[in-house]
Amino acid sequence: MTQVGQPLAPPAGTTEVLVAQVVPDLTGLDRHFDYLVPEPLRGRVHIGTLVRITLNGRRVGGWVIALGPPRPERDVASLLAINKVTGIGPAQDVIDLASWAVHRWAGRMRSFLVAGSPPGAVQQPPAPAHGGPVPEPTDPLARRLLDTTVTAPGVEGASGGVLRLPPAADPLPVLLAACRRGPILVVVPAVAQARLLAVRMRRSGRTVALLPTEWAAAAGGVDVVIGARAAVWAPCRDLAAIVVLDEHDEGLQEQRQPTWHARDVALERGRRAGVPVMLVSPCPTVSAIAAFFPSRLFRPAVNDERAGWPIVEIVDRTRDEPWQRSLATSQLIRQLRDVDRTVVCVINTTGRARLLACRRCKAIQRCEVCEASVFQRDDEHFECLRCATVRPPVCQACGASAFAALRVGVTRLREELEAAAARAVVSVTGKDSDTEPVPDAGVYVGTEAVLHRVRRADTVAFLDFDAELLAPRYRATEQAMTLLARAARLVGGRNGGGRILVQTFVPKHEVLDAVLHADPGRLVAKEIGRRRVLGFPPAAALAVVSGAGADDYASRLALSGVQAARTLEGSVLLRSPSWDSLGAAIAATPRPKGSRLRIEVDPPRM
DNA sequence: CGGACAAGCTGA
DNA sequence: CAGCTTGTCCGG
Repeated sequence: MTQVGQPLAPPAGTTEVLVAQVVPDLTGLDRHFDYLVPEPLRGRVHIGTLVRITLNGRRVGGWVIALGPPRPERDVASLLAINKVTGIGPAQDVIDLASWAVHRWAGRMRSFLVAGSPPGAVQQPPAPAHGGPVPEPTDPLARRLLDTTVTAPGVEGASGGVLRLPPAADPLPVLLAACRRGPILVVVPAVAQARLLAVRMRRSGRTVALLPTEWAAAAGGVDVVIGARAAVWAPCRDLAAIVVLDEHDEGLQEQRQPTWHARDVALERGRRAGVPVMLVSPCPTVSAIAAFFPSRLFRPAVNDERAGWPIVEIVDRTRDEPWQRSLATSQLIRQLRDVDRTVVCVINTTGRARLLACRRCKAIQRCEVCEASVFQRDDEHFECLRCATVRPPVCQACGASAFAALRVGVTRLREELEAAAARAVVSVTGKDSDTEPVPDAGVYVGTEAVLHRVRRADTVAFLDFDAELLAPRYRATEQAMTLLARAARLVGGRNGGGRILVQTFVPKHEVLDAVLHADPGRLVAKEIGRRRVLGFPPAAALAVVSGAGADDYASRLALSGVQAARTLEGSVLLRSPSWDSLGAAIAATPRPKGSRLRIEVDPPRM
């Protein structure tokens, strides 16, 4: 993508030729093209307008990203005209933001423009609709927030900050306090959450546009524009503040390429618009804290924060007879047998088992082809996850057919827990379609998906939390904290009897220390230091280049000061001091002709 | 993206 | 060498 809107001067009189730069709505085509704006369409073609054009003989949609007289070298006679105007699209500020994101995530303009466009054609935004004045907040934290940041005069107040709101606390007072500044944009990790908050904000007298469906109302002007991550690209007339709720949640990051993060887009949008950005989370990420360094962290009084976290019980597995002990510990069984409690058990291993030994000869079961350890599926067959070979469950060393599961999965655990609990246990894994409701039960067992699919619980138990705590990912501790926050939402605060049970071999781990004290800040200081030492974000910028020619491309990037290191998977890890320098280097290094090169900036899982 | 056209593979 | 598949290029 070449530079947007380059030397096009401001539009002149109607007699002048008017040329529009149009980005076609085609995935895989990362360019823009010039088209004439025909006389009859002049009043309706603006920056951001969605139009139909003819490209290479095909009629396609596209966005106008710049308008003006033709550049001197442009042969106007060869230009085609815009065929028709489809409707209004993103405003100039969102288009500029999209250009920034192209750099930041090495993405294509189209994907960001799609995110900023209405789901259907919109001809004209409706008239602005606003509710009456917002009452003074009564909630003590919201009051303080308003005093310290939201309505404080001058640049200081306009800069926003990080708000640590415990899991059981209601974010509504914070949103209403922010509304006192003017129209706000609210981004949450999931649509369902947005829908719920939209209803509650309406009940509180605010006018609300729920994205993506109510894009037009947002463009027209309302008190609150709210939606899931893509809403960060939504129009918001007279934007006065941006609030990102559950800033730690992975739902804020786009899974597909480019993997943009709504938190980072919100920060940039707020900076450009000169409005405060408030990042709200029970456990703000290191990235959030670093964005407001040295300190714009707001938190409730210590007792209020404590009350917003459940009781956490650590089950120290090092004290048990080591290793062969079942995951059904006595503390867990006590919870399971308490019929008054709904218990959710979390284990991140699907199938029956991940590691098996023959009961007779003790041989670890391995793949007959590649020798990797085998996985036992729900149908009891052994499957190699490396080379996909499947064989019946018979020991390859002695022919026996009874096995000890050294690392159990959800399916097998369900049977085991049912026996221990003496009541029905329902298993829930990600595979079960989201539409299919989870049957009512007193005990659930599942992968972390179970935390999203069960509505309420009294106890959440993490049976093998070390798999999260010690995962080989640089964000592992944050992600572990995220799971605890999610569990805390399900069980509620300590005063309501909410309880989290954590089974671990590292009971003194800083994540557990932080959650025991209901003080996530204990984790952040250490984590920032560690990221700095190891060169991980936010102390550095990372990207992964994969596909044919990745090595070549990376070595050319190295010329512009980007460090490159080959990974085990045959891709290349790029490291640069900042996202800006990384983006600049990638932009300055054109990818070879028709290369299938994949560049993942800040990949979500690594 | 998807059409156009070119270069490779097959088969009677 | 027609008839088909597969690959590369290109768009204002």
